[in-house]
Amino acid sequence: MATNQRGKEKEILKAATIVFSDKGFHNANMGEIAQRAGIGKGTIYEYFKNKEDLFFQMVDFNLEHYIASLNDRVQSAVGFDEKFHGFIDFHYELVNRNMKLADFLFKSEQISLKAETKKKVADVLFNARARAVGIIADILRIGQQEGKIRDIDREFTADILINMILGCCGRHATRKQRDEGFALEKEKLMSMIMEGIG
Amino acid sequence: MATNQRGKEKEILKAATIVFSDKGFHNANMGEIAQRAGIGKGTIYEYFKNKEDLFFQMVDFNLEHYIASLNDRVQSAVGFDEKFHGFIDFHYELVNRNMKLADFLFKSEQISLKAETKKKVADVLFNARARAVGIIADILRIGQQEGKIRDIDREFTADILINMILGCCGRHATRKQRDEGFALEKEKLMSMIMEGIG
Amino acid sequence: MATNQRGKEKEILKAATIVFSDKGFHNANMGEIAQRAGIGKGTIYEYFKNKEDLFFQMVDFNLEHYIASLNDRVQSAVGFDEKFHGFIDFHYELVNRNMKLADFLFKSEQISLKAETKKKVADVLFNARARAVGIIADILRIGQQEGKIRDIDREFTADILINMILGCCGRHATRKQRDEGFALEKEKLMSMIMEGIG
Amino acid sequence: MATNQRGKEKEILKAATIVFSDKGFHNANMGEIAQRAGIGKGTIYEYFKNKEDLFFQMVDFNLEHYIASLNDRVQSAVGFDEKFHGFIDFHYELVNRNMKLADFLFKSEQISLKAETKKKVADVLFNARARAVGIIADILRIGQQEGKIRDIDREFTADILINMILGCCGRHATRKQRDEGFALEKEKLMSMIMEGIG
DNA sequence: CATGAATGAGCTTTCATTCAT
DNA sequence: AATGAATGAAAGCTCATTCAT
Repeated sequence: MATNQRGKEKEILKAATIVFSDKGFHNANMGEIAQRAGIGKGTIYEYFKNKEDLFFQMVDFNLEHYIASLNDRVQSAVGFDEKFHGFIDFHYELVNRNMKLADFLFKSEQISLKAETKKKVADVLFNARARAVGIIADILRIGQQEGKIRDIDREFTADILINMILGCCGRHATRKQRDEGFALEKEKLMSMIMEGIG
Repeated sequence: MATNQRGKEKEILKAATIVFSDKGFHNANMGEIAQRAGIGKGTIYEYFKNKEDLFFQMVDFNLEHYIASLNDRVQSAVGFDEKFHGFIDFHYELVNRNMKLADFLFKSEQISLKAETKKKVADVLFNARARAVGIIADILRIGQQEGKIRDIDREFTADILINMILGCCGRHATRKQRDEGFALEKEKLMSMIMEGIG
Repeated sequence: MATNQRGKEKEILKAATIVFSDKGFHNANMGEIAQRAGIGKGTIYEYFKNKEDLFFQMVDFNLEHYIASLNDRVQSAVGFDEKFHGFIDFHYELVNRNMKLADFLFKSEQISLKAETKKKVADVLFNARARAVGIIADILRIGQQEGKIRDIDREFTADILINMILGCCGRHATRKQRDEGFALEKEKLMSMIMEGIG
Repeated sequence: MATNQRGKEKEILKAATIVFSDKGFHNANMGEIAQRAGIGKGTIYEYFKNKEDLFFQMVDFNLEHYIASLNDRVQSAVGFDEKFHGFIDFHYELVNRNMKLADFLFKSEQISLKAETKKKVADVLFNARARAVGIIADILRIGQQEGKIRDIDREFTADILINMILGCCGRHATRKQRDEGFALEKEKLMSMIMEGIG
């Protein structure tokens, strides 16, 4: 019944997630990741080819988790209103839970890595984003069926919404760090999304 | 004849802008910056305390320029429509002219630096953002006077709009890199902003 | 059924011979040797104390084989001429068959090892060499009995001859690598040995 | 009148010569070389690209010196006898002065390095050897003119002689290490070279 | 006996920073 | 004021060796 043969991969990925998002790629060091994972430095190299590979796998691991969780949340909601609010709440919660990680993940494309790794990271991000866009586009489709959303380009709108949400959550996080108020923000955001400014 | 006293400072800042935005903070190296500025490595340290200080000054220098240019553009336009379009066009052009720099600047808060420098960079970014928000809020006020904008929280809306624009420009840049079409994007964006999705 | 008890020892020695002569001591790695021997990495340590010990045993194993084969070849030949030619041919063939190994073996004294191992390797080489010298000295004695060799110090001459042969074979190998001609080399070598240059 | 601007190259090469010939390429470490040269570790990298480059330059440096010295010695001698003895004496002295280095240099082709470096080292050795062969061939020509050497292939003979000398000197060195007698060796060697064994 | 996952000492190399000139 | 040769801390990575299974 032996299950965790070579089972340290997840431990390492979790440790890497913490250290990378805390220190950034270049300031993170393999020793600290190993220490935090409770293993020897060399063990990391049994599971990952090198630091860049570990970084890429770590981004992939977390994005995979993000999309899966987001999907669960939206699937379990019923109707446009619930689904849309669920979608937005999910992101606020995500940022509240781990501001640094969320911000770091979505900006990991910026980090200067070898061309090959850079492409892999970019692809994985692009993919995750595309899936998130798909999820909102689907919500919008339901909204249209329910007559709550006007006839818009769903894909494009979904894309814009992702930007708004992530940007808004980022701001939210920054304000939280600065202890500024941000009450009622979500309501205003919803109103702006639904009715525009005109 | 005392004109270009400290003239080297600007040369260094320009060189730093190019190298940092191209390679990222940790992969940029002082030697290359010096070379590009046409001076000796040691000379940088006559003008800047260290690498982090140079980075901070460089971010400041560019954001200062960004705000000044944005302001010029909006001031020279007349009426809500012209000012608002000018505002959006300005950002699209910014990204088209130097995608890397724009992206880099607005995400420079991510870079892992010593706490002290990090705070200074964050402050400078926060400040620039606040000024940009002020500029849009002002545009919105004019829009309300002209009866083109409904009664909304101008500050909050301005904030959201910044996110949308920057996010949209970021996407625009990524698509450009990937050679995907993005025609008519601006029109759709405007329509969404003005009318919402409801 | 107890036949290939310690049968793995030989497999390991053969694998070690290939890997060490191909990569050199410091670039060879235990993992590859184990793999090539078709066993687990840890198993090597059941048979050999450590990498240096394996190296020493491997040198010993191959020199033992070298001397035994050389002896067979010379014993099976009759008379000075046949024996002497046999001796020389044997070395040319040795180098042709496995240039790298031959070269590597005779220069293994160079490799930087711990003092203790170094001494053991040096002794084993010294010994093999002494036995080879003994074999030629014996051939020379027969040559003198047949009146074909003048009255020389057999031991000393044997020693010089070994140098000539090995050096010549080394050159032969290098030329072969460089695809240069080396025809008639053996004839000239024999003539020089027999008649000198005066 | 500043002369030794960036003048540490030679110091480093000398330190590298000692350390590499003492420990071998793979056991030598950059720190010790720096220490022995009386400089900081990083300074080596101001003068040499990397460890392999340093090794190559060090081999080149010493072979260049070897050929130049050998040439001087032979040029300053008059007539076949003096030149030939000078040639042989030179090598005995070389080995007596620095046995390890001599042995190491001529076997440096063995060391496992990256293909590119390996080729460069091999070329430099090949070249030095060719020049040494040229020097002896020239001595032999003089011997023929003086009627002291019979009509032989000078190039080939020179090649064999190099092997004999180097091999003999190597043996000489080993015996010295082992404190065995080696008196009169040179005389016997000369006799064998001139008259052969027939 | 046999294994291979785990380890950490030890290596090369980079580069911000200093300082004598 | 300007320089760039010199420095050494710090980091990624390899691999012989161990030991629990």
